[in-house]
Amino acid sequence: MVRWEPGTRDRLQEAALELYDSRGFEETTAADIARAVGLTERTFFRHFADKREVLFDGQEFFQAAFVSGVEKAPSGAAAIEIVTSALESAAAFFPAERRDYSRLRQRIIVANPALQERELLKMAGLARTLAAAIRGRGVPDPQATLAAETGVTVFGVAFLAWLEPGEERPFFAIETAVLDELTALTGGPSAAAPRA
Amino acid sequence: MVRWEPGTRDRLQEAALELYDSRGFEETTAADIARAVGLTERTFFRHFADKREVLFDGQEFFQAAFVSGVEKAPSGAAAIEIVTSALESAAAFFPAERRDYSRLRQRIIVANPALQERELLKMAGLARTLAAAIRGRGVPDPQATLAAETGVTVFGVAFLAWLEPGEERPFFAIETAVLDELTALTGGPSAAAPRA
DNA sequence: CAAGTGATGTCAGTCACTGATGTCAGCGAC
DNA sequence: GTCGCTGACATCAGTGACTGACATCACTTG
Repeated sequence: MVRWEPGTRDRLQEAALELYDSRGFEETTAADIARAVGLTERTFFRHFADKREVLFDGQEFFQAAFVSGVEKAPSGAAAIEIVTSALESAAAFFPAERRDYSRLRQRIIVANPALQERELLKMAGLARTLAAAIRGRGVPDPQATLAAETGVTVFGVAFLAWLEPGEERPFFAIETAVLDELTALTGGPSAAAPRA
Repeated sequence: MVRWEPGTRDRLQEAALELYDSRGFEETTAADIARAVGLTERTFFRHFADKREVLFDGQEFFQAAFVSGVEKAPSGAAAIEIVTSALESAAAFFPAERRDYSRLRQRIIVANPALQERELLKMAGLARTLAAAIRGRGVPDPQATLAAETGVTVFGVAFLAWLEPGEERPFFAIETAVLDELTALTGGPSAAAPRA
């Protein structure tokens, strides 16, 4: 018999999600969450930097997926192709099985501005990381930054569409469609139906 | 002789800016700011919802500038032209005289993640407002949202460039150049040198 | 001049978060 | 085996952001 149940962090996370959803984020205290899994408030804060962070765990892997996509792009690829490769790589994070969880998480975040702030900060961090990776592929600024920001925008729009009820396309298909809309907007050629 | 000095809000704002810059945001308490202008902490919170908000006052006017730009675009204008018009309108908010103030404010924000979060939330709000205005001009989603997000991205990149030491171009000139880089990125025609 | 009104002060309270210190089961060194 | 260390946790005290309730008081308005 071990002294502590394993997976403390996961249990805290699960309890937090449940409470944030049922009771509301602001109406849930850190002590509530800790108590729900038989721990103290202090222990909660040993596992998570703050009350919001519990919803944003594992972002490193998420960012890493984008970066690995950048690295997988063929050498000599244009910035937009590098971004597409990153988006494809990131899409692996969102298989159909994950939609219900993503919807729950999204519902919680949308219901609270403080959580939206944190989400936006994470996305901004992703954009910075992505821009650095793109620069690493030889694309200079400001193109690298613009490509990264555009990629994150496309991801965000695609993500919301993916959560939409009735939406059945896989994540990358949505991303591609959104990217296509975007290039059309700025007068570029369609990726789906390239010029003859 | 009046009971209260006028411009309380402005004096609080000025004192906050000064303290955030010299001492640091986290090292400055709300009570410090209030005391600096001879008021109490409670009064500070009657004027500003929280410690961060003091740096983000007057955003309504800023957003309104974007929206008025959208409305000023000629009827039948393409989404990208509407965005350009919005960017032009917003540029009026950043005359050369304002650069030093903007640099100070930017320095404070960059030094603290919590402030960056708030800034990002404001920009996200701007994007939502802008998207709504663009939809009002007959552009459907997802194009309207993408156009708005793109506009905000261009604004952000241009803003940072504008603050750069040695940069002498007026704001709108920078915005145009950035937008041009972006359209080039997605394979579109150059705005500066349109196709023949 | 009585009855507001609005900007402020005062006070008490909650909660997020932090630092210091104590506890104790398991684990390897010897 | 037990000694000493370590890691995950508890306990406690403290700071500071914010909030609600209520009092004050110069000035305004009928």
